[in-house]
Amino acid sequence: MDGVTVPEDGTHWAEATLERQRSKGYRRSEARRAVVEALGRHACCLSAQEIHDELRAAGRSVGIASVYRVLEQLSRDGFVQRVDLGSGTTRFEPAHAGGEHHHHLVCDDCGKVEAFVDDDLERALHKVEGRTGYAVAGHDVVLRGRCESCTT
Amino acid sequence: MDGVTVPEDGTHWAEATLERQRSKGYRRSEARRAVVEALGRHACCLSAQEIHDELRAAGRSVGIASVYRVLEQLSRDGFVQRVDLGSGTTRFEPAHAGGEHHHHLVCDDCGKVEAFVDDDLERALHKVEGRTGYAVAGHDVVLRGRCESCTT
DNA sequence: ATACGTGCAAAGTATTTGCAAACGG
DNA sequence: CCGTTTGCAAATACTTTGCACGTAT
Repeated sequence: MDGVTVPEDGTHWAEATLERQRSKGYRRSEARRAVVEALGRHACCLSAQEIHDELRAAGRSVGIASVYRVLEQLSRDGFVQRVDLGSGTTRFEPAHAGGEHHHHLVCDDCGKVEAFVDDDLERALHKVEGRTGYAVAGHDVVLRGRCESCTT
Repeated sequence: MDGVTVPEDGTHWAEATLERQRSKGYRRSEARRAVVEALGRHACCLSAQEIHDELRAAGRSVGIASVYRVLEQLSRDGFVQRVDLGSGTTRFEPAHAGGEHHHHLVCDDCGKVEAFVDDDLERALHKVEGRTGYAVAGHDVVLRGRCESCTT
């Protein structure tokens, strides 16, 4: 499957996001910076708990409530994308405004999550969106199955 | 958008499902029958709570725990499809084995859910699934936006 | 100073599980 | 009768909220 999301992009996204949040009137805060940077550091979607754990491990502990609060703001303002893989836990990932738009592939067995990109799929989605009558704001695609290691 | 799922189909699906469950060694039980019939009666996905409420209103009350248990069995055996629309509540709908495979369109504003069918989209998905290396068991597509009434 | 942001603990949801009683075969 | 299924209540998991305190502006 295609590789997705370079760490460099992540750093850039994090800086840009913090900057834009600031100009939206939010204050400069340590918790927000920590959460945004954690998101930027990862290739794929993270849960609130994972972010919380990662920060704690790095000695930049942030209360889980604040993690949720920051994620809520980021998602409301379109900086992060909520991703629901059907596990009962919501995950979050940077919304790379530019283009770079991916979907997810989940192993039902080991829970591994991968990202993939496919232009034909995007085209097909776009076409459907046109004939719905809705003002479609976004879409999510999840492929579920068994990964190579788990098939063996 | 295309119409989807006829009630008639639902009745048929309910009967067939109960029958197949029986031959799988499950007993004939009032709770299972009630849940399966409720699912069959609806065009689109229902939450456990909605099923529970509907049954209670119809005087065929079934404990919420049993509703979840039945749904779990049905989903494990492939008779129903779990649908996650990102609201934090899992929904369930009959899996029409034959073909009739649809996806969902959700209004972010009023919460309305519609189903749609699109062959090009299915084709594109199929192609992607082929090149993943996974044994893909299924896929979910959710389009989010604002419906016609909410746009006005 | 003042309003915004934070952590903690308590409150909410959605879903699962333990268990004794009810029931189907 | 015996093992399955049920309903209830308690337990869990995830997320949100109320509140007193800290901090950026």
